[in-house]
Amino acid sequence: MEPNYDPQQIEAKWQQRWAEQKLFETEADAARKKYYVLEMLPYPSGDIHMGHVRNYSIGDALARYMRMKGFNVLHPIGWDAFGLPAENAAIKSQRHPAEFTFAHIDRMRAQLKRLGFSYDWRREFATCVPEYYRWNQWFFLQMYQRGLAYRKHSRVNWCPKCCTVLANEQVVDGCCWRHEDTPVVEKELEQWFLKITAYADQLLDHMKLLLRWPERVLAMQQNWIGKSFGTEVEFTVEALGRPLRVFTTRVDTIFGCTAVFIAPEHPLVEEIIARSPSVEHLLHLRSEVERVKASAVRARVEVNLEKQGISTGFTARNPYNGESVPLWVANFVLMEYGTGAVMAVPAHDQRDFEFCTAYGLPIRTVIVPARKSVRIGEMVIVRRGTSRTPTCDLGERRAIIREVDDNSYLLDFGEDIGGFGPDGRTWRVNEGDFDPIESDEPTAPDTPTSAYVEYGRLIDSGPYTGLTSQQAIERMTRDAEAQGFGKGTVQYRIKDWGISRQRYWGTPIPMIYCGACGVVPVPEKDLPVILPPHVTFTGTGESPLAQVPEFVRTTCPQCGGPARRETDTMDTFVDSSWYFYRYTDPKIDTAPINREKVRYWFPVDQYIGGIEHAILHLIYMRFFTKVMKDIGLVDSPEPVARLFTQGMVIKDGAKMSKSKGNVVDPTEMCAKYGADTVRLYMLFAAPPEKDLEWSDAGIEGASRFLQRVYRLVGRHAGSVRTVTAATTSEISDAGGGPAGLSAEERRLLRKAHQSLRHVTDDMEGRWHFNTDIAILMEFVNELVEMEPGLAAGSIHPSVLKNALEILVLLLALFSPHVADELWEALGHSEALLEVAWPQYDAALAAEEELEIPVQWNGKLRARIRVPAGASEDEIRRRALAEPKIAQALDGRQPAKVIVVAQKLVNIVVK
RNA sequence: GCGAAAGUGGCGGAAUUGGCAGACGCGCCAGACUUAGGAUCUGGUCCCGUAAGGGGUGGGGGUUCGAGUCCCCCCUUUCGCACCA
Repeated sequence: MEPNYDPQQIEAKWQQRWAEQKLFETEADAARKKYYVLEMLPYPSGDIHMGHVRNYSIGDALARYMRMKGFNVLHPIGWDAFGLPAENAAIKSQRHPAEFTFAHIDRMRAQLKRLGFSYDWRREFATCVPEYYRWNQWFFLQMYQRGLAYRKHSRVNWCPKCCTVLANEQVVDGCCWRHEDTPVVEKELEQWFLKITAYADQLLDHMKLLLRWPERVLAMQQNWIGKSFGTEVEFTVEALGRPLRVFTTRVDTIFGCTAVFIAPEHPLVEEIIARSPSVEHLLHLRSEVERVKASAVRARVEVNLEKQGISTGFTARNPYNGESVPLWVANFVLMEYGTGAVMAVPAHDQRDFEFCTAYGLPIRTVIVPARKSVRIGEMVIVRRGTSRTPTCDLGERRAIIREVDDNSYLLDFGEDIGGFGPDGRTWRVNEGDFDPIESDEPTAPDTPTSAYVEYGRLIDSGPYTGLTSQQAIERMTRDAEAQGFGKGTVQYRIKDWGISRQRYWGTPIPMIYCGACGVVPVPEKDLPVILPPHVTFTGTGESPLAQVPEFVRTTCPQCGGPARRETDTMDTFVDSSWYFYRYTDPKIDTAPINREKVRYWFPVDQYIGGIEHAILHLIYMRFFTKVMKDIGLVDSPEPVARLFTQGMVIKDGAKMSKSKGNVVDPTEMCAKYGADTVRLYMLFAAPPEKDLEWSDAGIEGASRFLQRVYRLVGRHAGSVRTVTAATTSEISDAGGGPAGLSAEERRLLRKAHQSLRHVTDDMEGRWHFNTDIAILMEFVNELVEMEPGLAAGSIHPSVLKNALEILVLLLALFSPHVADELWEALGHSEALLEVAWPQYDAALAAEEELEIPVQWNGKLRARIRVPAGASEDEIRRRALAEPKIAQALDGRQPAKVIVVAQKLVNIVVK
């Protein structure tokens, strides 16, 4: 009678034993190689969901593998415990957010423990305790001292449902990132900002250090930072005598500028209205500008809103050609990007084109396609005076293109032209220094129907006519700088991080407002500024802290006079921007982090989490690290060496969520199948970086597999448990190598070592756990198939034990409880986590005989079996002798026979 | 529009460097054991064809002895950014 697989009993037993043995506890140890596995810390929402299980199952497989490989592994977990949901629940039930938060943490901790992840629980902490958040305040003060935290009155994004401000990163499609159907409104508020823009260049530059981050994440961050090079050009508003700076990336098109557009919020707009020639005109202008402004606000929520504008009646002078062009207010111009003013070049910008067409403004073409593309070997005409260094008048000559790279070409003149080229007759020139012989004379199209936005060659552009766009941009920017009406500049899309939240459940911003001294930071010795426990939640949009007089009323640290505290709290993304440093010494109370421990454990070797944090968390975290490096707290500018972003867990085509009602509860699944099955299924159903579609039938399959393994090992444990397993080297040495074993034994060990090889290689490389588990299934299938041979005694128990041990050991990465149970059944007393990961034996894994497909003109026609070491000649002979082939050949000679060693034969016949 | 990823059986997915397309699992079909089976075990399962054989990895071209894989063009889907000047 076979014992039944009882995951509940097995898992409880091993979880208890692991805890008793303190198996997951680690300490820094300079003598050992370290490995830091980090999974994104969960928000205590109340229940662990399948996305967490997937995340942590991946991390745990890696942590266990690295442990068995002999690394000193740090594998911590904690709680991102401040935040809105707890506060919203508190408003509803009139209980304290801390109550919810800690109850949720207790519950989720139990759920995580039920899943058996190998966390060092001693390092657990929640970010909502003063021992942690005082350091948020400390960081804030450090940044304030360095001018990296500042207060500014500004237009901010406000979510009416959250009743608080949102950072730019928290606005998704014009809506709140938590409430995807709630449009964000704009509000004017005094807010605290962190100067992430000061690190924009570093954030961009250091991406080159992030070699093992997914391309996708880097692309998204690069996009978000949005660095663009351009030129600032100073126009003059003539009647006002006022300078008006515009930003452009295409100064080469400026001779085609037929208007200047400014944003409705531009400071000049007020002045323009005030200087209107008549009251009537003033009123008209004012109402029109308001209308445009209103449409602009909507445009930021809706995409592709109609372009609207109003002529101001004023003109602006273009410093390049002295021309006066009309000045318009336009709804699509953003005050917060560039200078809030743009030059309108309708011929070469699609938005300008649409606007100018709608309002009847002139369109002037100044860029034409440079020419048709040239190819190596083509004949071209080089223009008189073309030169690179050194200067030389080439006159008009014919040349052949020899080489092409980015923008330069190697021309061959076929004769010596003065010894400047590499061999006296070749010359390297820029694009635009020559014309292809057949190229048409560049001319402007008669009536353009859309803007020509590509680079090209300039026409009708005064002294710059004839240059290519690239050349013109460079030269025109230089000229503007020389003459003082412009300069080359860099623009970023990223904005400073607004961290003020008009909410209770967060870190109080440690600032004091004094009537006499102004804004005064809380002295470091007075930290932490404690969140007062008793507050009334109004949900009205003012910070609840403002309603607590004993919190607000304080004395000024500078003058001792009466003062009030800042009542806003910090964005919770501050909490998660440095928590991973804290795990190395979570209780330290003299500094935010323990530098020595950080030096040992950092960088995080592997960070694992959802792609949804590609911009938010992962950019804030990088920013914090850079500030910490500048403060001298850490050595490296980047905290995470390798990032892995797992896919989402999907059910019925949509991400699992309470609102969609398609949630599968991991805890229920644990009760039904056991944690080992849930974890195994999470890793088996899809490769970890792809989305995973939940299937009830699928998890049944995973459960059946574990039962099958359990029964299989159980059937043989009795007969091998007292036997000493043959070691791999003993097996290799037996009778002078694998040859000393029976064919059945060799077959068994081959499969075992092939499986070991596959899983080892995969853990070191691709992380396709789904294929690892498939290999384990094949291994089990093969073992079951071989059972008659076992009964017949053709496999020595010590060999069988070796194979079973490899099976159980591999399983330990994915389903650790049942693996330990079976390991024990095989006669061991230690947990598998303490067993060294074995090296596979290439000789044992090698196939003895190969089945080689024989193709006939690329189509499979036959198969031959040959010994693994067969020579090409032998394989060719065997293939040609194969009856089907010989028959098809019918005495003819094949045109060609291709033999790929170990792989295939292809017989080519005409 | 820009950037990234992806498109393979009824389904999830395999095929690491160009070399047997569909591993493994789910589902389905048949059988065994059973009073019974939603348990377990055995066999089958890309399509057309009785067969020999032929077709087949979103579509179209190309390179190659040989293409899911490489190149060119196109289509579709997902994700991120987006009147960013």
